[in-house]
Amino acid sequence: MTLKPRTPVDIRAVAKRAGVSIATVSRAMNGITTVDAELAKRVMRAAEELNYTPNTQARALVSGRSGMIGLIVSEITNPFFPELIQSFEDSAVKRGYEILIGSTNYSAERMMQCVRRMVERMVEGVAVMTFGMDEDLVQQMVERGIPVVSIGPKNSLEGASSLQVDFRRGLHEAVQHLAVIGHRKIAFISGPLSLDSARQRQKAFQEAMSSISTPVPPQFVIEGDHTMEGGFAGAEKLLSLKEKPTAIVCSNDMTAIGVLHAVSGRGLKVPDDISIIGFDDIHMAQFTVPPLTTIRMACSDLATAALDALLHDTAEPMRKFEATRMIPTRLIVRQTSGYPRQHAVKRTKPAAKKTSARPVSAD
Amino acid sequence: MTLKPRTPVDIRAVAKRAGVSIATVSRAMNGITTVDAELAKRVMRAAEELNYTPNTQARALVSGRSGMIGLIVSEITNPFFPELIQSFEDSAVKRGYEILIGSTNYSAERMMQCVRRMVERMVEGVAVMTFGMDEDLVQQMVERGIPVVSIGPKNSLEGASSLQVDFRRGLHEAVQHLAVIGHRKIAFISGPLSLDSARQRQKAFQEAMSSISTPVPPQFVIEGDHTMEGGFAGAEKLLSLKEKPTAIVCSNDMTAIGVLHAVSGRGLKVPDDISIIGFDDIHMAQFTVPPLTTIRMACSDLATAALDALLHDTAEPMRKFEATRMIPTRLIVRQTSGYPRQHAVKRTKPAAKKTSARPVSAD
DNA sequence: ATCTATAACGAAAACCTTTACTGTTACCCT
DNA sequence: AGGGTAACAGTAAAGGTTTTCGTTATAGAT
Repeated sequence: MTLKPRTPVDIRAVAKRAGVSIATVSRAMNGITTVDAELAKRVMRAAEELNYTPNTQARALVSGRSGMIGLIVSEITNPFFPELIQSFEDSAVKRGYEILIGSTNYSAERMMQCVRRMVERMVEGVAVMTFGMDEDLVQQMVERGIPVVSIGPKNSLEGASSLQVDFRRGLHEAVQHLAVIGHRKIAFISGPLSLDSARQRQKAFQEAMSSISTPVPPQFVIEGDHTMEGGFAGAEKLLSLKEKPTAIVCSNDMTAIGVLHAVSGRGLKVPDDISIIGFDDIHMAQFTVPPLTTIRMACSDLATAALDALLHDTAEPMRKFEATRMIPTRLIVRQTSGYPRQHAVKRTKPAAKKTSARPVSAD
Repeated sequence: MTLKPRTPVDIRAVAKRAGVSIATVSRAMNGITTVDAELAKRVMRAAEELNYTPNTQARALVSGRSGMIGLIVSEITNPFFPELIQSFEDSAVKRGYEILIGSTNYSAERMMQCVRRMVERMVEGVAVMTFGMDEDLVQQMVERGIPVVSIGPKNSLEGASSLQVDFRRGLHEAVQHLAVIGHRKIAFISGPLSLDSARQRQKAFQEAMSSISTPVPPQFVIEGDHTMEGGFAGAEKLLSLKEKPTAIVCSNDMTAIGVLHAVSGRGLKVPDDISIIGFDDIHMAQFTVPPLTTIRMACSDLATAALDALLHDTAEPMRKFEATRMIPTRLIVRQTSGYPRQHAVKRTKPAAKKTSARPVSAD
C-alpha cells in the first residue's frame, strides 16, 4: 500500500510478524479462548518483540468501552480528595479500569467542563464526589446512558445511584463529646453554603446542639469555604467576639487546621482555652500539633462504595442499582478537645448578663 | 442483546439537522475559516439543539492528536503534588489541553504502567515530575516520538527536555541561616535514596555543611521516605541520640511535619529546643503550629516550565527543545527556626537528667 | 469412508471523525 | 461576455481496533 518512513507499531505489524491475521492478534491479546495456545504464544512474543501497545482510542471507538471511569472531585488541593482519589484509583485499577480525574473548584462552569470531558472521553461511569451535586448536569450523563453515582439525598436523581453520608451521627457525637466535658459555647464554621453537604452539616450541627438543649447564637455559626484560610478567618471572627466560644466545630479538617493556626497564633492553648473538632479525618489530622480530634468519614469506604455502585450499574444496566448506601461517620478523639479551662471561670463571673443584652442568646 | 435505545448523536445527526455534509460540520465545529459564517452558525445551533459532543476517541484516531498531556507524579497524597497538578492543569487547560494523571507511588512497576498508559492513550507529551526519573522508560516514550520533559541532570536524556532544580542554593541558605543563629549540630532526614533527587538533596546538604566547616556525623543523616511517618520515625531516632541535633533539616515538608509532631509530642519546644526546616513550601507550611521555615521550590514555576518545554517540543518537533531551565529554590523563614536554647544550656547542664530518667537514651 | 459438528482462523465491516481531494458556484477582471 | 480564480461544500479515504460472519480444517460419529 502506502509506504511510510516511520514504522507504526500497530496490530498489523504484529500480525505480519506473527504470520497471522490481525483478527487473531486481537483475539490473542484479549485472551479469547478460540485461539490456539501455540499461536497465541507466538502472537504474544511478536507483540513483545515489537514493543506493541494497543491503541486505546481505536479500541474504545469500536468496542464502545473506553476502560475509563470518571471521578469528579471538588478540589485537588484539599488533602481529603487526594486520599479519596487514591482509594478510588486503587479499587478501579484492581477491576481493570483507569480513572479520569476532574476537579470543579466549586465552580459551576468547571463542573460543566468536567461533565463534558467525561462524556467526550466516553467514560464508562462517573462518580461525582463533589458533595453538592449539580442535578441537571448529572441528569445529562444519565440520559446518555452513563452510570452515575453521587453523594446526595436518597433517590434524588432518577437513574443515578446515590451515596449518603451520615453527617448527623458524627456531629452528634462531637457535640455530645464536647457537652460531656463541659462545653456549652460551641461554634461552627461551615463549608461554602452553596454546597448541599455544607448546609446538611450545618443543620446537623444545630440539631445536635438542640439535643443538648443549647441554642446556638447566630454569631457562632460562620460560613467558611473549606480552606485553611477560611478557618483562620472564621476563628479570628469568633475570637474577637465579646463572648467567645470554648469550642469550635469545623466542617472539614482544613478549616480546623486554619482555626488551630489562628488560636495558637493568639497564644491561646488547645485544648485548654479552646477545643477544636474537625471533619473528615484526613491523614494529616494525626500529625497536627496537637493532633486533631475529628469526625471521620472514611474516604476509602466512600470510594469503594462509589465504585461498587458504578460497576454494579455497568454489569446490569437494565435494572439500575440505585444504591443508597449510607457512609458512617464517627468521632475520633485526639488532643484538640478537652475540658474548658474558661468554663470554671465563667461560673463565678456570669458574663451571661452580657448575653441577656442580646435578645437572641438570651436563653 | 444489542437492543439499545440509545440515540447516536454523532456528527451525522448534526449534519442532517443542519442540512449539510459531515465535513462541513467538522469544519464548522473546529472553526475552520473556509466555511460560510451563516452556515457555521446553523451548524452550531444544530449541534447545540442535539446536545452534540464530538467523540474524542475518533478525533484522536484520525487526527493523531489526543488533546491530552500526561503528568506523572510520585504520589498524589503528598500535598506538594496536588499543588503541582493544579498549576500544571491550569496552564494546560489555558492552552487547550487536558491532562492525564499518573502516580508511581515510588514503585518502578507503577511507573511502567503509567508510561504504558500514556502511550496507549496517545498523549501528546508527558511531564515526568517524579524527581527521580527512570531513564529507560522515558527513553521508550522518546522513541515513540512523544515529547518528554523530566526533572534531572542536564542533557541526561537524549531527546528529552530536562528541568533542573537548584537544590543546592536552598539547602545552602538553610544551613547558613541555622549557622548564623548558632546551630552546629544539624541533622538531615532525606527522601528515599532510590530517588535521584533525594541523593542530590542529601549531597547538597553535606556540601552546605562543609561550607560552614562543620562535619556531619553519620548518625545525623537519616533516610526518610517523604512521608510524615518517615519524618516522625527519623526524629525519634535523632532525639534518642546521646548527642542530639539542635536542628533538623528535612528533604520535604511532609517529613518536617512528622518531625514537628515527634518533637512536640516529646514536650520539646520548637524552635527553642529544636529548629526544623522543611523543603517544598507546600501551602500547609504556613499553617503548621508553629509555621514552618522551609525551602521553597515553586511548584507553579515547575509546572509552567514543564509545559513550556513540552509545547515547544510539539511546536517544533524537528529541532528538539531540550531545555534545561533551572528552577530556583530559596529559604522562607517562618517560626520553626530560631536560636538554640540548648546551646547555652548544654554548657552548664549536660542533659544528664534525661539520661538518668530514661535508661534507653543513656547511650 | 462419508457426513456432521465444531474449533480455529481470516476477511471485512463498523466505530466516528478529520482532511485531502474534487467538484460546484459565483465573482472579478479584462 | 468569457475565462480564470477564489471560496465553499461534498465525497471518500484513513486512522487502529473489535467483532461478525464466513471459510477451512479437524475430529468424531455412523
